[in-house]
Amino acid sequence: RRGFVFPSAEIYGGIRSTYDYGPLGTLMLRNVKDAWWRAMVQERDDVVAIDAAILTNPKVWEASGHLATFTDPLVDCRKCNERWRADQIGDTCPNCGSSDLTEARPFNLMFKTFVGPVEGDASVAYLRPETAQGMFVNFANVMTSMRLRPPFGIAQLGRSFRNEITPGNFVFRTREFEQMEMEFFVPPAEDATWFEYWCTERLDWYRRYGIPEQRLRLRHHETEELSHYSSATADVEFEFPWGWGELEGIANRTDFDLKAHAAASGVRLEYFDQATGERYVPHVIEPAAGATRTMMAFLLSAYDEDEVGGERRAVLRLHPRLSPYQVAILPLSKKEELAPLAREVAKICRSRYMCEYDDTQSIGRRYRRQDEIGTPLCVTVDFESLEDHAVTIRDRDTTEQVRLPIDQLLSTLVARLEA
RNA sequence: GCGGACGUGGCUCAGUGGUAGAGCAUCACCUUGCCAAGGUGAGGGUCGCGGGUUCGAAUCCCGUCGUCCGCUCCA
Repeated sequence: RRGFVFPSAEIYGGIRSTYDYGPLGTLMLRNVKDAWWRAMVQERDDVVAIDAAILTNPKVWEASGHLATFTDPLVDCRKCNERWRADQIGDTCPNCGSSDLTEARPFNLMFKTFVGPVEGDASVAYLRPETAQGMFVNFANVMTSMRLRPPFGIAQLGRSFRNEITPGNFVFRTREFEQMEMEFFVPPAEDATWFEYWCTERLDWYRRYGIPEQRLRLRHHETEELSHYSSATADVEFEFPWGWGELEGIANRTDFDLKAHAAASGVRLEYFDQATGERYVPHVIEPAAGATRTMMAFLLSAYDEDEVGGERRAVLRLHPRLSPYQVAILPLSKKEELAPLAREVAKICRSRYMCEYDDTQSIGRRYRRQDEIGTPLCVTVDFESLEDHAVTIRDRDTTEQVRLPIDQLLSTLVARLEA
């Protein structure tokens, strides 16, 4: 209703599992990604960023194992839960001998496309199912060009595509989604320490931006649950309306990926210290988060209803860095006399923040509108402002107001929004 | 993928065979002038889409797409 998310191509009946982000959702999603970027790249001296191609050489997916397990007809044994390639086994499970197998299904989890004008095997390419491989294949380029030595990280933010069997729960599981991933390369002996470090660090990030403690948890995977590449994994989970769901997976990927790519490409992917002669393949700690589902978790956490002046109001108590707008400029009256000064005030605010200017209907109604989309501060310009050059700042959460000179406005906004 | 339910303006819904309705929301003007829902008026729906039955379909039938729930699945 407010322009956060729309079903994609809604006028044509939409398409399953695909959503378009509207004006407010676009701003908020961008803010979620910026908050991640700030914590993972900007504020650190041991992480650099890349932006790898979505289409890449299919050999990447061969080496990573995605091609084999993502595209073959597979059957599951209902008894022991082992998964087999249908063309490699008969009617019974090689593990437990049970014949209670699922139907063979092609797990085409990667989207296939064709590069170049001719459709054919030589030009097949895939949309990346994760951003992680971009960091692994660029490991040597990044390390040498940036003069890095472990421990260091490579971060990337971008779209990935998976032909999920069961998408659903709104933007929680979609076939096209946005990932926020970082591969942290460490000396092999330090992997356990860094794994713990990143679990703590990431959990803290969600708390800081507004996920309440009781709806947040870190769940360590059982040994049987671990992916083939991982020696330890913990999920940051949020309590969604339908239950606990993963926001981020923190995995110790060991040296699996670098070794796989080294073997497949013939290129040495390792760290070599000339001074000491030390040489090793770094192990990787990977905090991999979903941007879109994280935005949803922040929205769900922020939604609140309370009473103001005996009336119920809906309010999004979003962290100021996450809300679509930080400031709304509201001239108290629509009368022409106020507009020039109000526009001037808006221009000041816009120099630093996303702002909305609204002069329609009553001031109370406009406050409620801003509350509902999470705008933390409203600045009102009234007739007195013309005389004393002062404006009123109104707070979303407390509804309290303070009046201050316009020349102190920007510094006050900074103090209140970036505390 | 299987089973079930549902699909009427932005939202919530009424309308069950005879020329599309309400409240809220939106927009304009007026009013008010610091915490929404005063006044007047306006815009907006071929009732998800396609086909069938019928003199006539939002209403009945079939198909399809989409959504939700359950199961299954979940690198």
